[in-house]
Amino acid sequence: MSQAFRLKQAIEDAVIAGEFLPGDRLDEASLAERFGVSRTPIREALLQLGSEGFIDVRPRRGAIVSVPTPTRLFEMFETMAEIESACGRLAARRLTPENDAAMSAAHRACAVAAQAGDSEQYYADNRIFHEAIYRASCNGFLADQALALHKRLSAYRRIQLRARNRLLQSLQEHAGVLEAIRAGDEQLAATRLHDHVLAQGERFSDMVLGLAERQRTAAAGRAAAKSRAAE
Amino acid sequence: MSQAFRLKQAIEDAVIAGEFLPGDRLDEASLAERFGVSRTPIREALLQLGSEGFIDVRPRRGAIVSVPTPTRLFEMFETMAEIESACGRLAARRLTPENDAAMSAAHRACAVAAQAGDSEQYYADNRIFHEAIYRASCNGFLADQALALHKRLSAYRRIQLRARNRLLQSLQEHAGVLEAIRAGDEQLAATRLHDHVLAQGERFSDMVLGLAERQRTAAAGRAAAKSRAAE
DNA sequence: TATTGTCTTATTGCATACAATTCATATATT
DNA sequence: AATATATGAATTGTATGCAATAAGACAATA
Repeated sequence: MSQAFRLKQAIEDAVIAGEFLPGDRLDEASLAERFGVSRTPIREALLQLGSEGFIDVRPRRGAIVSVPTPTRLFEMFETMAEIESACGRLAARRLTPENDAAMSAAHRACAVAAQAGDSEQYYADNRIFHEAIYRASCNGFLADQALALHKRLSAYRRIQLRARNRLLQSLQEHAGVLEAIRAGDEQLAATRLHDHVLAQGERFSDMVLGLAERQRTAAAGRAAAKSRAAE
Repeated sequence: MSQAFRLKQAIEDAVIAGEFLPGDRLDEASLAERFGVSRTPIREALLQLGSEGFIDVRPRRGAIVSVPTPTRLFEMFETMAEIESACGRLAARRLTPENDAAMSAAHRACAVAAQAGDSEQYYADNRIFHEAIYRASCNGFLADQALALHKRLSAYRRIQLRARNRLLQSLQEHAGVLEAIRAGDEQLAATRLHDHVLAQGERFSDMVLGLAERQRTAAAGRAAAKSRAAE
């Protein structure tokens, strides 16, 4: 299991890093060769990632990086918004100096990245900031759940942070969240985090829906039977 | 994977049904013999259940049904409370006649079981009632997450539903929740569900802490080195 | 030209075998 | 007597092989 655990992390990291994009096939033989092991530990790693929702393992049909429908994706962002706002509410209620320091430091790092317009760096620091909020809830289990979902959504978050002024807007929202938490205003912290996350989801949903529309239009030329078989 | 999926369900069901209690060992060979398969699909099922949090698969040390610490357990109930209240809020906002009917029917079934003092039946109907609320959120992903956590906590919920007057109290709380959702009062629905779930968690926590205290006292006689090695 | 059916090929699912590690028991030592 | 060590048994981790299924290619027919 030691090997399988390493592999699970490695594959998960590759997905989060964007090396495998949603829809990409993850066939056991290639991965086995790439990591220099047999198919067995690869299979075990893939099955675990499947249980965590990162990938889709369809019986006898192999594993692919999950491709949620636009609806599902919106549901995931909405759920993320609810969980994050719960974290924010608890953080406002229970804030400790250590957690305050961690969040503030992450926020400053985000500011530097945003001012530099470095979206890759902001992407990384953004995750640290959000994780600091999760931890500040003083509920380790909730924090784990939040982080797991955050990771699952990372592929979609990354894309929409590319727009430069989105970085600065995101940063301002972070500042508002931080202010509310430090003021101990549970309700405000919850609302601001909820909106911050859901705004991302909505923006992304629009984008995906646009993309889906274009794909649909393009696919309209192809056979109806083919498209029916795909689903 | 077909076989492994069956086995995963079967083992999960056995855990939820209480056949395997928290702490019980799940060794691959016995399970393989029991289900008439080789160890491979058993391992695959166990690893998946591990990812879902039902069991603990410690490298090279086998799998056991998870035994959360009292702190962790409280965190899990608190998280459940937050997720359920989110479901309740959304349900109040989006209630459809179909979902209303499903919740009401489940509530009536709970009432019958509670009046009869049948805690096993109540346990089953209670799950249907809560699942109906999850579905009523009109967010399939959130509902899936809620149900997964609900299942994980089932072993602990079952125990504390044994007390007869707890059944009637639980039923009354259900009535209040249902009333708030049907009235479209998001805030009230969220609060009532939060309290309903957290009350369970607190009651259970007290029980577990009492239990842990007794165990700790009993264990005090044993060697300190042994207890150090266990962790 | 489009569609359907068959065949080939590639990939997954499971079983078995072996290697590596942990756990338990027994023995030796202080 | 208690602790430490060593040995053996049991269990897990990985590799390999074979069987079963699905994807793709190709040909035949409408």
